[in-house]
Amino acid sequence: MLLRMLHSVTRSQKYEDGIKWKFLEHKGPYFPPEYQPLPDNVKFFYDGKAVKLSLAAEEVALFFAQMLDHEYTTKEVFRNNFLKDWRKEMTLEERMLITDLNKCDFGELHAMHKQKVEARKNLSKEEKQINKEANQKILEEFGYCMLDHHRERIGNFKIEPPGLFRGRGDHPKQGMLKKRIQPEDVIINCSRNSHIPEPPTGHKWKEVRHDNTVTWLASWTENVQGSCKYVMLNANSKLKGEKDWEKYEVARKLKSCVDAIRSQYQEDLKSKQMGTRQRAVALYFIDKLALRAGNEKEEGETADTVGCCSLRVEHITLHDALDGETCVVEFDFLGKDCIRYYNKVPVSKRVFKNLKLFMENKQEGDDLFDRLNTNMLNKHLTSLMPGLTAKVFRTYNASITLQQQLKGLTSDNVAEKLLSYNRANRAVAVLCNHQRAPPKTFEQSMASLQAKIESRKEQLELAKKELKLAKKEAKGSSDSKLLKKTVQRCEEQLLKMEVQATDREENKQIALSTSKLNYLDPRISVAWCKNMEVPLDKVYNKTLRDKFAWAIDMTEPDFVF
DNA sequence: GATACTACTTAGAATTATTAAA
DNA sequence: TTTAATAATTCTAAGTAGTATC
Repeated sequence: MLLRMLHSVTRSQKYEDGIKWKFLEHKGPYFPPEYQPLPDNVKFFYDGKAVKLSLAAEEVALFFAQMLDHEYTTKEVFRNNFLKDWRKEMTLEERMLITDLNKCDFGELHAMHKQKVEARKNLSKEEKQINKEANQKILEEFGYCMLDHHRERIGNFKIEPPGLFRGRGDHPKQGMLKKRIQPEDVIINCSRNSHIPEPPTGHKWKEVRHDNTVTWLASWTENVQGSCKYVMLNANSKLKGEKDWEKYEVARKLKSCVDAIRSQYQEDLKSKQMGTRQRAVALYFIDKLALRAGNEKEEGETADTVGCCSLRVEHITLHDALDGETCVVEFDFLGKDCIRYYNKVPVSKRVFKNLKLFMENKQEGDDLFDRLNTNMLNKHLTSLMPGLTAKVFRTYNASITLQQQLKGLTSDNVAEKLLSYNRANRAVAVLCNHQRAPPKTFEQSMASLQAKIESRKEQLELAKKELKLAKKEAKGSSDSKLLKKTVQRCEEQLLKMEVQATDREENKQIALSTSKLNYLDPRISVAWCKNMEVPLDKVYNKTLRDKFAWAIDMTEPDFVF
């Protein structure tokens, strides 16, 4: 694998163009269990009266009941969408009766669900072991496929169970019913000469095809957004690994021509063509601020989020002067997953002047870059460097930032080294705007760590005093030697905890995992660990070590991104 | 060149497993 | 041994970007 990779620096395909495999065999996806009807003693009430629902309506009612503790169920849009879709599952009679969600009492259903969760938690060790083994068996049977003589782990071999759609942010479709997928909805993709997967008894597949220009094993169309879902390989598979490696090689190639590209867009800021100037400013944002490309989206189908090319005039505010700086652009918009991007950035006079011009005679709702879209931008980028698209800048800037931040760090303590690594990782996460909701128990866990630090400090003081005393009495006695060790151990533990506290505080709202998993060339981290004599598993968990096996194999300590 | 469709990567939340503390 | 905290893993939504179709 390594040799083949080295031989084809940017094209890892071992087959002719577009062919992804020669042989693919699998068991098909695993379907979730059938709906289990409610026991007779658990009742749904409408307008104070018990109502026995039909099976289909009951199942959907339970989806809602299970979510009652969630904020979603308080939202107007969610409730309306739910009621509308729920009524579609009802019998005529039920539909006549149930018209107002506020008159629905899901209390007993909700209680039953909570009880079930609790019961599962309280299962005995043996029972849990039995469940575990059963899951293992399912994984063994459905979780793997044969792809070109290799047994590969499948990423998502389980069909998504039915439920209520949970969009992010203000999603217009939140609360809609996500329907149960039947084998009749599923397309199977595999080799003609493989053992074709059997559909569950009494069912047929929608289609069995043999398309080796794609990597998916099965697909179905999801009913809420009408988009396609795929069963694909796990990240640790050869196919995914090669693609990942290729991604980082393209980003490294950008490193060698980024200076030229930057000069070019600086030059383009002066262009007579409005379109060219817009492209230049957009590229400047993408490069400097690591913004996403920003494809257009269908209005009203999803939450209102934007990326670079889809920014609207209301998303930026121009300040001739702000906080002692001139030409400041204030960004405030919702990006992917409705994560807010807020930033105040001083820019060059030329960029600023262009932005003012782009905003002229426009009103709220108008595109900032009205002469530009992601397609045009990427066409331009690909002409500057093969394989270059907007998202490569994120990969490049993330990885180069990590490498720079890690340079010249010195410490002999592993905990301190790890803090430095996490800080470098954090710089990248900030750049890419990878945020998370602060953990629910954050304040509490911070306080308990602080308390531990205090008690350890006291312990250390005490140990120090005792040592002093012991030294006075008899130099070099076994007693004082022992105490010396205690003091040392205390100091180490204290340092470790203090470092941990700093790390955690700084990490409150920042998610490190996304950049680690998707943006940072793993060879930088592997080489750093080797150079700094930090065990790799301090930085990468099992999943990451698996995913980045290719990098762990090939990286020498002198690797430079 | 608009736009619909397809295939794939990237994303944070939710769930589950593991470890540490009580 | 039990419980609570933390870490790992799973889940699936939401992006990017290429191609097909008009």
